[in-house]
Amino acid sequence: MSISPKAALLDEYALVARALSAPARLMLLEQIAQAPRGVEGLADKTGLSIANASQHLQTLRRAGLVTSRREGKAVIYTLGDAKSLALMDLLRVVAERNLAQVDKILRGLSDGADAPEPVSRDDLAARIAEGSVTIFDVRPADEFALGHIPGAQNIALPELHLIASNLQPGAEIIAYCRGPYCIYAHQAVAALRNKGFNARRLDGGLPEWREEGRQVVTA
Amino acid sequence: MSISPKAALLDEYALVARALSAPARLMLLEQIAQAPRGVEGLADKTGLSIANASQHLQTLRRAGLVTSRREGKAVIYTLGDAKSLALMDLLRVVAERNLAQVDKILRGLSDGADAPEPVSRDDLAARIAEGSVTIFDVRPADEFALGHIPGAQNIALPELHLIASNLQPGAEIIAYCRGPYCIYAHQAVAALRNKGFNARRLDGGLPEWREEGRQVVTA
DNA sequence: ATATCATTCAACATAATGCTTGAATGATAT
DNA sequence: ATATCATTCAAGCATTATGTTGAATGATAT
Repeated sequence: MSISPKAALLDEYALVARALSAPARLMLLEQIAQAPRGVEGLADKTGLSIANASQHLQTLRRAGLVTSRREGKAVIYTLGDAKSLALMDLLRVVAERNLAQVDKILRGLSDGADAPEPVSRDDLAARIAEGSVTIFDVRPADEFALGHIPGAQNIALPELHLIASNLQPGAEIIAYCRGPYCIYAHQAVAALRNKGFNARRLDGGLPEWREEGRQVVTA
Repeated sequence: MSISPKAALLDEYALVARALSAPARLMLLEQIAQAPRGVEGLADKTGLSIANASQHLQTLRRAGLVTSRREGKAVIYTLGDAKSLALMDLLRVVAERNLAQVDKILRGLSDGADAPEPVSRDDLAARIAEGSVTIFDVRPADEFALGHIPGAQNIALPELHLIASNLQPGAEIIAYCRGPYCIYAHQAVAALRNKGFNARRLDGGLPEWREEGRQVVTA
């Protein structure tokens, strides 16, 4: 080891950043943040081959962003710590603030509807306590089953119009999905607002909610 | 462009992470955070060739982490926004918490001395108001000249023992340098503590101090 | 206009990544 | 022990990143 301590430290920091520098690994992190899973489950969810997912997961593990443990035959990957989530979110914030391309894509998701500021998690918790809000969890059913916000209804985007017609026109709806990288909630809010409903997006998704120690319901 | 909006967003987030994934670019960011500079100055400071520095800087610019403006013949690079600093720091925090190698290097820097928790910037500001603290800025003189904390003395590590012998044994010393990636302050604190002084490190460096709107003195 | 200076571009060699395929490992069940 | 299952390893190929060199650009000064 002839390199200076400074260079050695920078190499380590760069290693963490590099782990976050492939879309496939960001997808894996997003999934692991929903709930710990084995390699096969993560490969299914992300559309990667099993060998490829395994290699990416090892890159994430070397960077300390995830940890793994064996459970019987399966190796279960879990988020390293809360700071991993914070890092993912900050990556999104910086990209949103500075990259025109991101802004363009996000505006495209809104499909002509205005996109109001997201609702804070504190606000949502207060509304839940009052019982004065309808919550839509727009993630796939299996992720909903592994944990969701109390009182949330699980509903897929294509079925949104079926449910929506049963709502009172003025009802306030708050939608959420996986977290910083998930676009379902954006799309759901746009669809509902285009139908005249008062829909807003929750800031962050289930992982951020859980991370703050708030109540999570498992099916 | 046939890729989904989700994939397009992940590509953008990955672009930001990728920009942070090379030690050379982390060095450049650290320097730019001290003070905006031109390409040649940054190349000198980091030991990169000019052409190479220019290319890395363009990578950082594409990721929105820095911005550039022309001033006469020179192109001056500046930190994109405060979140760039936050992202750099979070990268360090995640690496420190999860990578054994980082812990080992940092312990090595302490050279046998215990390394107390860093002093918060709020605490230092209070001490300055009281006038009850000695502050050492252990960065190179040119960076000190471009801005430093009020009352700080600029002192290079090799000269530390000369100054230190003039201090009262119980005096409290707070050292700082460039910021999250800088190791000079660690080394200065270790050297002073090994001589029996009550030295501690400031949390963060000059960029974080300035970013919070605190007073900065220019030579 | 010409010369000068700082920066960027283009082309190249070298090295590292990403993904695929098929074999090897490690734990469990028969 | 043998078979099975989930995961990891190893090899190979295409792609992309890094750093060097020398030429091209863009703004300024004479």
